[in-house]
Formats: sequence, C-alpha cells, structure tokens
Amino acid sequence: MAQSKTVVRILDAAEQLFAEKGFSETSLRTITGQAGVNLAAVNYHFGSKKALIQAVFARFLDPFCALLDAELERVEQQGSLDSANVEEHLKLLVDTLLRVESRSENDLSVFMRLLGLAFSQSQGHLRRYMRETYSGVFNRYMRLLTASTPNLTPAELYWRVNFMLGSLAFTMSGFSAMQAISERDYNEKPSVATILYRMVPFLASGLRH
Amino acid sequence: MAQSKTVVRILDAAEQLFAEKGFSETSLRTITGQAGVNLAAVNYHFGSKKALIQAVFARFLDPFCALLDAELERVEQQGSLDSANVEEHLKLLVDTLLRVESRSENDLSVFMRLLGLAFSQSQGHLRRYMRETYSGVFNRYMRLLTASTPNLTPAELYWRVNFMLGSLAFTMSGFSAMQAISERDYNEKPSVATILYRMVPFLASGLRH
DNA sequence: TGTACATCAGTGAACGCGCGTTCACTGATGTAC
DNA sequence: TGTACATCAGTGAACGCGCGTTCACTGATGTAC
Repeated sequence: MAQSKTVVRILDAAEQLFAEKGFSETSLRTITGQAGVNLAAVNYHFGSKKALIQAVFARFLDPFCALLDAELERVEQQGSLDSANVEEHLKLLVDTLLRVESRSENDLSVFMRLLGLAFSQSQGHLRRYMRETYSGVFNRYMRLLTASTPNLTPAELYWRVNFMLGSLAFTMSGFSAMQAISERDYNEKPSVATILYRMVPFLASGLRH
Repeated sequence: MAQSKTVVRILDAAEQLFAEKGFSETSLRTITGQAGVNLAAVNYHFGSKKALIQAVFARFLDPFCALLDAELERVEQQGSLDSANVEEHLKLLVDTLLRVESRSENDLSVFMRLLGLAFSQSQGHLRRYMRETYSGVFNRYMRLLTASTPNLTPAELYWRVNFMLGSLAFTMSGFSAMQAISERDYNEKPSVATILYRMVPFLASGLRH
C-alpha cells in the first residue's frame, strides 16, 4: 500500500480519535469525516477496521522497534552488559521512545495512550499481531533487564516488569488529564519527557529493592 | 431498588462480562442472556446501560470505601500518623481490598480489572460518578500518604501516586493472563493476594527513593 | 502521434445487522372498605 | 370473608438508529502497438 495522501490522512485521524475515545467507540464515519475522505476509503486501503487499527500501531512501533533493536545491538556489542545498571537500561528505553517522537513529530502521549488501550481493551487481534511482530525485540530487551537484576528470580522479575509496564501505560494513557490537574493544583505543567524521566528512578528503585 | 433476584443476576452477569470484554463491547442482550432474564429488565430496574455500569461499581466500592474509611478513622485516632511508614500504609490498602473480597465472595481480580477499564475506557459518566461519590475517602487516604512521605513535594507525590495506581490497575486488569504465563514459564501460580503483597515493597521503594 | 485497453485511487448509495430503548401488556401480591 | 383497586416485577415485540462492509461505478493515468 503506497502512502497516498488519503492513507496518511486516515491514519492521522484514526490515531487521534482512537486515543481519545477507544477503538470500538470510534466509528469509521467519524474517522473519515475528520480526515475529509470517503467512508469507503478505509475498506479500500486497509481492508477492514481491524486492519486499520493494526496499521496505526505499526506506524509507530515499526520505527520504535528498529531504533531499540539498533540500540540493543550496540549495547550487546559493547559488552557493557555485565557492568550494567538497571536505571541506565530504563533510561535507554525512554531515550528511544523520545527519539521516535521527535523523528515522526507525532505526539508521544497520544501513542502511549494507544498502547495502554491495546492492553486493556479487548482487541485480541491486536495483541496477537503485536506479539507476532515485536516479540523479538521485547525478548532481547528482557535479556538486558535480566542481566542487570541478578538478585531476582526470573518469576520475580516477570511480575515486577508487569508492575513497571502498568505505571508506564497508565500514566501515559491519562497523561493529559493528569497534566491538567498538576497545573491546576501545583502550578506545574511537566512535559511527557519530564514525567518519563521522573518515572525512571521510581521504577528502578522498585526493581532493585 | 430492592435487591431482587433478577437485579442480582443482572449485576453478576454484567460484572463478569464487562471485565472480560469492556463496557461498550458488551451488549445488554449478552448480559440478560447470561443472567437468564428478560432484555427489558435492565432498563426496568436500572433505567439505562450507563446506570447499570455505575451500579456494578457501587456494589464493590461502597463496602470497600466504608471499610477503608473506618480503618482511616482508627489510624487517625491512634495518632500513629507521625510515626508512620509508607509500606504500612500501602499494606493497609491491600488488606482492606482483600477484606472486601472475602466478605462479598466476589473475585477481586474481576473487580480490579473493572477499575482498570474505568480509567482507560472513555466512560466519562463513570469517572464523574466515582469522583462525586468517593473522593472523600480518597482524599483522606492521600493525607495519610502525604504524612508518611515528608521528603516529597505534593506535586512529586501526586505523580508517584499515579505511577502506583498504574501498577495496581494494570496488573489487576491483566491478572489472569499474567498468572497463566507465570504458570507456563515459571511453574508458579500466585494468587491475587500474593501478587498484591509482592507489589507493596516494589511501590514503597519507588515512593521512598 | 493516435487509439484501445488496463490499472488503480476514490466515490455514492445501499446492504443487513445488532444495538439501546420504549411501550402496551400480564399476572401476582398487597390494601381498603 | 369478599370484592375492587393499586402497586409492582417482569415480559414480548417492536422502534429507530448507527454501525462496518459491499458493490457497481467514475475518472485519471499509464502502457502497448
């Protein structure tokens, strides 16, 4: 599928609307209306609504995973794996997330909210797609974390990684609402990057304790 | 509304189905079908689907908040607030959660998954309802946490509480899937209570660091 | 250079379907006199 | 004790609506000879 103007307009509208209201709460009519394209164009270019949802994820996750994989390659080659430090490894992840954002100029918080939704909404096809497509990089990153937490059993690490994912997905899903409350109550309006870097030592302490 | 047999059957079916598939993905026909009652009974007893969703939450949150409020009363009277310890306060929360479960004999993980969904799905009416109904107890608990983290600014605590809520909601939302993976890969099948208590020191480290 | 045909992005209108809600109704139970 | 009426839980069928998808079609561009 060539990245025609229509395709891009559909992806942009879908990404924003899915993040705002969820997948099944967003109709193709709303998406094509906001994109200014014909209703039938979604099925013409993507085949179905499910395929559109996957395409929205692929547009972000493909470059992110490529970047992360390259970083992992570098770290592994360097052999600094043994002298490793959990906090550094978490920072690597956040750095990579932020590099994708600045490259694609999409709003990272929009995308992180989508990731949160992907876990919580019942989109079995989506989780299946992501597992099939991205589990390679995920496992590679997990090996890095395993190396930097030698005192944890694999099972214990597994649960703590879930705790971490929760903080990340939840905070990013509700980011704009939290940011608004923070501004109202504490007169601080931190960026996504600020909060992600604040999360790193929080999570690292939990992993290390 | 008296707790007629029909009402209870509807609430039981709705709770389970909402947790499995989300709110807008679950139709009243599926709920009434599983409950073995007439389709129109939902609108007769609850008035609308939205009101049914709120009733499902109220059935769990009302007793939980009553218990938590009583615990907070006790702790405040005791004046042990100053000699307070974050980890103890988190344990208090988990203890109360587990006490509600054993009292109502509902599956806690089902309900925690619903709480996760409440944050991530776009059910504005639900968040509004919960804020109006339960913000009193929530603020009271927050005062406890504030007292036990004197080194944190209010803004910093606010963000860390969001990180915590994320771990809690996310882990509990996906609990049964995670439990299945844990059993397959590590031959361990921990209960909800086990995981909640494992989460306490993880979160306490993050709050303290 | 001109003509015939193929390809492909995009369109407009309609399809059948499942949804939440409504409404007139039933039948059992309680209450007044 | 018996009758008339009110209340209320529950029902069956239908309502209109918005949904994802389909299909015959258009019009522009490229290709073969």
